[in-house]
Amino acid sequence: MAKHEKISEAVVRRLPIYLRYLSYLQQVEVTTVSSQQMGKNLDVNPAQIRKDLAAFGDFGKKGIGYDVDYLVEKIREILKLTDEIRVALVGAGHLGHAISNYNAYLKDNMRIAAIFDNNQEKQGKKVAGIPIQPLSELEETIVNKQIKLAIITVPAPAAQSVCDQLTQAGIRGILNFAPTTIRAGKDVRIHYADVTSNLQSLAYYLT
Amino acid sequence: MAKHEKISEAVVRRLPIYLRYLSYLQQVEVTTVSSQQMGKNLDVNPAQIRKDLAAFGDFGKKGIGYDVDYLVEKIREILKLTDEIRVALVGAGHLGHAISNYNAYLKDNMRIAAIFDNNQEKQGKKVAGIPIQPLSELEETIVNKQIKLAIITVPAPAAQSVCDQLTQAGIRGILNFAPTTIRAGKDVRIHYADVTSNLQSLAYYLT
DNA sequence: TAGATTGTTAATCGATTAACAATC
DNA sequence: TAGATTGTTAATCGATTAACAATC
Repeated sequence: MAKHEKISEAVVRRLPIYLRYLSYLQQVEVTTVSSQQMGKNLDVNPAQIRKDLAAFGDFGKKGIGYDVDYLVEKIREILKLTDEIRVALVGAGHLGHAISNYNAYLKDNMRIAAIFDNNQEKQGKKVAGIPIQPLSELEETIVNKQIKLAIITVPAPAAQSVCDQLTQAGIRGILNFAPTTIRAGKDVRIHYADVTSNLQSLAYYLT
Repeated sequence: MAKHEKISEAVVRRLPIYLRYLSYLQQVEVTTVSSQQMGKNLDVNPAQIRKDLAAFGDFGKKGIGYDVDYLVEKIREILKLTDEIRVALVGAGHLGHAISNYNAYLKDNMRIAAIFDNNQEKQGKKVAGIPIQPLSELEETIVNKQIKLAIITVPAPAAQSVCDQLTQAGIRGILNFAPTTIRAGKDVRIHYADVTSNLQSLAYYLT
């Protein structure tokens, strides 16, 4: 923030990795860390870490390293995790259930605030305490609850339509588990997390 | 294969995306496709697609484009999807269950061939027809069943230990859903798919 | 033939790494 | 002070894109 360079997607993908390690250091009550130590533990070049962080401000002390608490605070600011971010989940199948129950991102100010599914039998039922709503209520709910991000766990053929409805409702970041490419305007960020593509590219490296 | 350039990870990550689109074209009985058409649908630069494919051989016809069936076959060869690839899943929690039941990669010659979990109550029970085994049987099973890839869906604190056991058993590709960095030798490929990091980096782009 | 599209080279762009002065 | 480590510049490396001859 202190500086105004263009931040590449690669940097933004590393920041949560740094944050995770730093949170771990807080747990084990380590108060200071060097880029070298971080790099060794995360398999990232130390110069890379210093450069990534320096793009947002001078967070370290020469000769000393980084204060863990301070750096955690700063990275959380950069990633906008200071206020709670509410997330919508679309698709209450096996995967949707698993993600809803998965408590890992209840930490760090992220919370699934609404779940949608068009299967009539599911509607009204609760997952992890959150009622499943029909997609007809998607836009209103997203606006009212100030939901900012969405996770798509519907089958591939439905993914594009869901994406359209989400962006229509103002969502600007989507994590897509459906095994299909979806398209949206340039102001919408889409990350892919589908298992098939991931496994297939791993297969390439076999022998 | 026809050529012997170093293939970057970026290319290998795009090949499954191409394959998925080409499979779709097969379904709708389109027999020929140009790099332009592919690029438009997948949000990839057409020159990029041509360069990616040309690194493995001359698959296209000037003035015509690519034969869909032929290109599918070639990409499957490149990704080593011609023979069945067996996958182990470690961690039979919600997420493990969801992935096991998810049939998407039963297609394309991928199959979950074994499931491991150290929870005694789960052992012997079946998920999607596959019995849950204790981790003590991991190495033997992986060797016997010629399992080549693994998916980690255990809690973060257990992930590194599981990774060590997997690599010890000969696994060379791991898809890690646990929200932690894991380390292995350079001959082991690790892809990350954890929800938390993905959502956190999306948060950066919010206004 | 004329139009289309590949494969490939060259140009551009961006990301990573090495090196080191500044300084705690 | 001496040792350590940052922030930053310059060098390197790699990936993307534009352009076009070859050719179907």
